[in-house]
Amino acid sequence: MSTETGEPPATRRNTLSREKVVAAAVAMADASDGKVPSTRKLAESLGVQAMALYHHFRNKDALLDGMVDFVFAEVELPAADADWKPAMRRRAASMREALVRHPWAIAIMDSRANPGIATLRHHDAVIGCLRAGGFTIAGAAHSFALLDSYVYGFVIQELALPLGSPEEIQQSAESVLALAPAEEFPHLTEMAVGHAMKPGYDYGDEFWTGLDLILDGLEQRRDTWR
Amino acid sequence: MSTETGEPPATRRNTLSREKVVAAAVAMADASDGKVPSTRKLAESLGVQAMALYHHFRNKDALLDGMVDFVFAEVELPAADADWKPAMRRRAASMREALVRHPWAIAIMDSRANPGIATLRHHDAVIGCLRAGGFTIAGAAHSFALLDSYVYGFVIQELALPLGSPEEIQQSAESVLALAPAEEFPHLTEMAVGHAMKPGYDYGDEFWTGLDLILDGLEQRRDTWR
DNA sequence: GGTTCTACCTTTACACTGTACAGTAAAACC
DNA sequence: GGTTTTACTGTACAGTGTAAAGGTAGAACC
Repeated sequence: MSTETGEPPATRRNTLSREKVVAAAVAMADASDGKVPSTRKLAESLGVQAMALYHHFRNKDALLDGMVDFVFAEVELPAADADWKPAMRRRAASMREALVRHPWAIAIMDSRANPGIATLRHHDAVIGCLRAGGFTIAGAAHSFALLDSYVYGFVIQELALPLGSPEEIQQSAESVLALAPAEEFPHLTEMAVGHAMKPGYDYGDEFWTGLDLILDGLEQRRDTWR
Repeated sequence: MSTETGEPPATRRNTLSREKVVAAAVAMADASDGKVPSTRKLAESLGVQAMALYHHFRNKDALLDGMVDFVFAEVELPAADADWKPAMRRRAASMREALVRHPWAIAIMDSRANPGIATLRHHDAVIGCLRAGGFTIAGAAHSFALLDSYVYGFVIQELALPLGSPEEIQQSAESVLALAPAEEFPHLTEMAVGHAMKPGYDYGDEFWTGLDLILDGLEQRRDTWR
């Protein structure tokens, strides 16, 4: 009680910290393309034994909580006095970018019920921007749920797509179509051949179509939500 | 080549099959509330050694593919001649129900690039219904991407919520608010206290608000998409 | 400056995971 | 009836998260 606690001593050489561990875990997960590192691999990259991590995290789930919060910290916050519609558009785009940049994050999020500070700050800013934009509490809740659902769901689908060179994509599309005879799945075939496999098509572009539809809908309903 | 292959022999007592294994895995995952069973536990429940599974699946990922397809098989298909708007509404609701009934499915889906037959059949029916409803190919692609993103994303958020009795929910909300002082997160506090924690509030109801907004938006744009 | 304390890290161990590899018994086929 | 195939068992191994206990260097106190 004599001095401030909670601060790391910072005198000992090479001391670990929650932040350093999370940052290293994020870096490794990004590098290994979507797989969260094991405790041993992570510890090794920090020059430490595996069990050392457990002095900073109750268990691995706590580490994952920290990693999710790290991602939220990268998302651009909407200013409270900004025009709500472009602000929400930018924020959704920024959220999508962060989730695509860290493809492991979405898979981890659905089991995490302990939001971190960056997550709370992010939610607060979004709600604040909507409230300042004229939405009622209920309206802001509707909007937030809808926008976030869309972004999360879009990223899930985007990440599930076969990634790689155009040839690889072409090949994977063909292998699916081979399993799916055109007679049995006529509409799927039509869309694949006549639309999605056309040169220049990019599923990522669908993001803006859906987002703008949602934003227009929110604008239309803003003043009807009590 | 002399007889039909692909059929199980069915003469040997207690013979396994892809379908039986998948059904058992789904049942166990549902029972253990969200955790996919290990190969050993699954094998034990089938009265067999763990390695026996590998005669029916190349590896565990193939099993997961099968489980996802099992879930898709439970989703109500839209009839091709149905009115597209109520049909899409019912299909989205049915999809959500299936994903909530099998909470492990969403977490598994994002890494699965090998759709099964039920999945393809489902996609084909949805696209077919939209096309019959007057959407262009591009319009159907927009609609499909948007609706699916919404359903997936909504379910992710729904499942991440603390589940349990009202008291447990109340307690978990309070623990979050304790971490988040009202001065620092005013809008979050306002929404939690003045909206989400009010008796009778159910996050699940937000599903319909967002879904109807999207469906109305699709209707408005249907004839503008080329 | 010496003692005590304690925050941080190591060591060892255990139960559990997916799966490679080799073996075996029964069924299917000629 | 002998050969081949199919469906399964047994054993083994590298890797996982983490409990328990032990060690040690620096901080705190006198």
